[in-house]
Amino acid sequence: MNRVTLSSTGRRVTNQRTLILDIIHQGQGHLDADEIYRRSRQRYPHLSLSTVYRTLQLFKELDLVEEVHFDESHHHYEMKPSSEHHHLVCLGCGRVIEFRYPLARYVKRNVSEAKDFEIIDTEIRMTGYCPECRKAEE
Amino acid sequence: MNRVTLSSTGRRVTNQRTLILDIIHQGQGHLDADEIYRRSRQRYPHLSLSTVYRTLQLFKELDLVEEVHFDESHHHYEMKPSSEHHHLVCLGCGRVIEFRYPLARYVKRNVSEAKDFEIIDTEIRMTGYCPECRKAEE
DNA sequence: CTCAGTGCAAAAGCTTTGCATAATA
DNA sequence: TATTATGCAAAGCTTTTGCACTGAG
Repeated sequence: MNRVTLSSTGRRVTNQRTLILDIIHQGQGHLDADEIYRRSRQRYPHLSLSTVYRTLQLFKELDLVEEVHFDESHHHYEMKPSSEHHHLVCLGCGRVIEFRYPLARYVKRNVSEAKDFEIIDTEIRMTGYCPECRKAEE
Repeated sequence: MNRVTLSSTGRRVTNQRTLILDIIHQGQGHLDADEIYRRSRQRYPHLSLSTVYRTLQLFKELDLVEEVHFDESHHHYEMKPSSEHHHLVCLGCGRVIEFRYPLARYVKRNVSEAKDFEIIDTEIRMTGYCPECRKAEE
């Protein structure tokens, strides 16, 4: 558990928080709030969904976790540091493939609109169909 | 109104659809469903919110309009063809700057995970602070 | 004249909040 | 022991749906 980050801001280290951070970590990044809730309850059945939401919000504030938006109903959560990694999303099965590709520097050099911007985060999101889904189509 | 696209699929051209497409067009792309609703009602007070949602969904299906996801509560709608254009989002004022930058081909050449993917859409989303907000900070 | 589209209201997500209780520091 | 965090239930938003009516083709 990121004990340091919590205590340095006067927050408390609880079982729930430890557990949720662990689940997000194990989840390889691509879990939504409800999935985090369901997995957490397997280990801590007493847990409530509001605690999950409150904890996710806290982690976002503390920059422990990043929220990623694929579409209106799928917000995923993943561990930081995750800068400069990007996503391929399959429109068929919803699978998310992550890839690394340093881009910010490159875009900044080539896009005039970006020059004056202080860029905090960059993400490429590509959508399409994975090989399996294309095969299934036929 | 994109009369052709509608009729070729057996859909009807209605005042509501004409109006909503016009609003989205005027809106330069960065309007959410509720803003589209409010603006449309200025010209057609009778309009219902469910019609807005149903129409947005239809336009997405017909590829007339694209849905863009900035964060959990802000899905914006913009006219197609908008392929290969990207966004700089200011975390300070929320301003969205659009820029063009052909990327899919390039990424496809360089990212092995993308090679087998049939890529439909690509978007770069960069967040940070615009010059004005940085100045205001000081 | 027929069937797709609309308005209204109700329902269905997902997320947040109020309050009493439990647990950390 | 003093607050912070939690669980539960209720409320808030945004989006979707059922149904009778309206209007485009």
